[in-house]
Amino acid sequence: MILPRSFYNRPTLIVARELIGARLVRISNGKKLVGLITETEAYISEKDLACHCKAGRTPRTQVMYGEAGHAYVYFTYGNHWMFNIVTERVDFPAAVLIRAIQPIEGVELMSERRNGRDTFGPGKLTQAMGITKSENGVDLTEPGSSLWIEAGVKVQNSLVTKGPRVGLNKTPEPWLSKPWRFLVKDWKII
DNA sequence: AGCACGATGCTCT
DNA sequence: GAGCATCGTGCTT
Repeated sequence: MILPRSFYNRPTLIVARELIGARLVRISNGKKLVGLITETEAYISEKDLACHCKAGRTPRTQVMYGEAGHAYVYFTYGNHWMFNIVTERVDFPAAVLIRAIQPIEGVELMSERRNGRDTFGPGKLTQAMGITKSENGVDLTEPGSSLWIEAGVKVQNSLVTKGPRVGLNKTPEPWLSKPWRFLVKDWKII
């Protein structure tokens, strides 16, 4: 089942938690690539100084102000594409960053794209799945597209770790320490 | 197995 | 012009 817009149009922390174990599906070069989501982070509103939307509406952040269930893809560090999913109502900017997947289908192609290296990392999974700027803004709830998310494995709370978000460096408190990162303790279990 | 750093280019001030 | 929601390499322990 493709996750409907109503799934994403909810509080971002709920969405980030419930995306753990969901199936990220990508059609790339005519092949189907599937990975179970094992790590996410929530970025919530202009008040969150770790969120890009702290700068308000800009050409880059505009997608986050739009309808839930669309992709927010951006480029960073000169090398890497980051894949996020817009959450909450229109005009409330927020998104969930997908930080890691466990490949379960199309493993060979993903491994080849990664030169045999792993897919645990936000820049790594986009490279493995061929997600770039052209996916920015696409509707992930639209049937027949090349990128969507399906209901997957239910992961119980005891297997999910919460902690501070990664790589924020100079972000001031309290945002630096907000436990808005979710990850599976041992992905081999799912 | 852990830390330090350079690569690399887009976004916003 | 500075900073950046990272990654891989190469060096140290």
